[in-house]
Amino acid sequence: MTIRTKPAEILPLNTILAGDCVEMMNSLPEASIDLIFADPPYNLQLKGQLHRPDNSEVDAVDDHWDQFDSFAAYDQFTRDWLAAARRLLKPNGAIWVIGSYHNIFRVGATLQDAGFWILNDVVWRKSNPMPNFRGKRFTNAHETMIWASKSEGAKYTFNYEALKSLNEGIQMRSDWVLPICNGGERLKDAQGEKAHPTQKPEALLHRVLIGSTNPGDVVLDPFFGTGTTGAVAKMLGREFIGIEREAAYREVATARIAKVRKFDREALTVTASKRAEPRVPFGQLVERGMLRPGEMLVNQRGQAARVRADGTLATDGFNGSIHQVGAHIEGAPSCNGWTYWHFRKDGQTIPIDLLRQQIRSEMT
Amino acid sequence: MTIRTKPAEILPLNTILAGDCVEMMNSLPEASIDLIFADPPYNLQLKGQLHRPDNSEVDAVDDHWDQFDSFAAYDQFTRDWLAAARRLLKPNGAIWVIGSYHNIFRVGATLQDAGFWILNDVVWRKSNPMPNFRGKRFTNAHETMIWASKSEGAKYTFNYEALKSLNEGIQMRSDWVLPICNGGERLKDAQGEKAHPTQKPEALLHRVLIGSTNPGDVVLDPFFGTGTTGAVAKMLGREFIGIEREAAYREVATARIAKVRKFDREALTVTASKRAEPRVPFGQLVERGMLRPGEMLVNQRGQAARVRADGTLATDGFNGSIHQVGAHIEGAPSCNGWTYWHFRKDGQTIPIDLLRQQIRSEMT
DNA sequence: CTCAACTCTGAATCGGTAG
DNA sequence: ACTACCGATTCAGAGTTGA
Repeated sequence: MTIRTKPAEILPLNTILAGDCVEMMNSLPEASIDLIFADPPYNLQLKGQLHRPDNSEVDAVDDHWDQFDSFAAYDQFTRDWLAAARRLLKPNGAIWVIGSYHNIFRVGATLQDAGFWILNDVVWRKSNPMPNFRGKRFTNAHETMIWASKSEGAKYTFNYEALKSLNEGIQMRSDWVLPICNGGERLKDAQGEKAHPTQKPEALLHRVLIGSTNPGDVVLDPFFGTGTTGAVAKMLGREFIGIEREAAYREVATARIAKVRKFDREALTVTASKRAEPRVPFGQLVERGMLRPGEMLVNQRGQAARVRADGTLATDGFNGSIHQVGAHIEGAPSCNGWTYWHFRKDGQTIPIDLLRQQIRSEMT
Repeated sequence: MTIRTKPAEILPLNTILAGDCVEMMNSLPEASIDLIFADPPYNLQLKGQLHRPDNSEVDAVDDHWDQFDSFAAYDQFTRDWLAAARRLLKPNGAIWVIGSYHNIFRVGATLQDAGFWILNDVVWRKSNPMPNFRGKRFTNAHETMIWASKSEGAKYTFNYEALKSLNEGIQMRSDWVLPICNGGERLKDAQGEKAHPTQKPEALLHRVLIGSTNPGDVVLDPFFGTGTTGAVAKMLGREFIGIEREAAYREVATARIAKVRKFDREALTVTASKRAEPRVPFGQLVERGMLRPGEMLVNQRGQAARVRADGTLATDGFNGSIHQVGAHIEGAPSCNGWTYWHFRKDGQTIPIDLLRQQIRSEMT
């Protein structure tokens, strides 16, 4: 069922190759791989140390493999491994690369320059990201994946219906909400420390492999780490090849994958999301023009508060959220601002919760 | 709305400049702009709409080799307008650029190469995207924005507390869920056709401007289109400058912005950061007799330190500022002495920060 | 046993001012 | 330029402790 232009028997299926990813890729036969999933170093350029507000120290990614001297050096590294990767892909093969804003723009441009054809960029929205402790930027709550075919016009694999089923019958979007890898899935070393600083969640790979490979396909991961790609590939009945320089990671990955059972139906079942009602911040009503800064809200007794541009309310002598101002007026410990506050329209007095419901209905 | 060929003495505030964005930007004085919001053309190599800065049209062809020519031409275009934009920015100015996977990777890499310093990439997650009709890819449900300062280490504007308020008390994340622009907000021409193919929602600009500008700041949009940036800037009490080459868009934008009412000043007041509060040295509490030399302060666990006349604290074996002594006791890298130390009054234990607030309230 | 309270941690380019 | 030092700053989820 697969087209073999080179002797496939020399493909080292379901093994982890030890060494530099470019050298190892160049040792494999060209046009032999169906899918490449790559999680290259992000080239984070961290300066000092970061502490949480409680003074505990953030365990940052400062590993030697993430150090590059310059953008130029990182670009050269990217060109090299992408060229080797592209040679390995079958004509209808595809690649996924994951990264953050530190590196993903350079990777994306290099992909395009190398002749890959971008099919989608997919955003992994983390449900539980690390906060921004200093309050100087937005919470870095997502990472970006680029999905590209080997070239324009290639007949890449896309299991549209399977993904639609995964998504409760609705077409899969380019933004995926998934938690980061922790809990029992997070691999630990003998000392109980995390075995790898950037282990990816299996759910991410599950979706990638279900969507863009078929059973029996060969999946290569040139930055194998602790082997999430291999573990999920094995579960899903795909063949994998991993490449990893660090012996410690290879050992962890080997033990991990040995424990994986193929076709474990229970493991494949996607837990139906306990979908709570999405949270809608009051500020969104202001941003979206449903309420205007300066407009007055009133409570049941006609007491008023003024809407401000940042989604807070102002009364004489007290500012705060819709809940805080309501509680303050009532002298109560808490208050549900959504039902407490009303706006006037056409002589009517309408609870602002109606506007929230409107937003929620648009979100489904 | 005349074309300026010499640097303007005075910024043409709240006007739309007609012409090529690079030429017009070069006609403005350097280091005069606080924020740039740019929605550049995506890489439209197939549509022949790409122009070089000298106004010549890029002859786009869609065969494989010319893709490379096209990418190169787009990169040149990007380098040119980003260079002009960077020249205009004040040292602590910042830029936002929005794009899709067609162009954003090239734009991001070019930004970095030009010396901009990426602060975040922000994903606009569309609540109502256009579905993928052919079922061959993921629904393209997001666009990417890059937020960057003029250079590394610059003191960019970030209204952390205001954004936190907009998000109901939780720090704002890098993924924003907002609907696309339609309904009454979507501008139509005389024939009832949409006036611009890619009109951005005002909610997006609201969040950008609240978060990264202050009232009175000058915001430049070099690809003004139908003027969403100008409309929201006017609402929020910011000054804008637009640049747009198409007369039809300028007309729509002009009429649109004329109708916008600025919110009143009180409504535009935004939750401020504590960092902006005036600094009160601890010694002032002693000088003013709120605390007396020799008096004991205690932490939560009841450990005590003695106030000295010079505004330092003394414990056995260690003297220093309220912060240093607190950090020393906790063995922590730092400590906020204002919240750490308490004084006793009438049997109660009260944080010394209360005394600071008292002084601050007298300062107004 | 349950449940509430507390602890720990995750790819992070995470100050500002005075002297 | 550089140094010293003030003092502001966190969300979600899993694990652990203790009543």
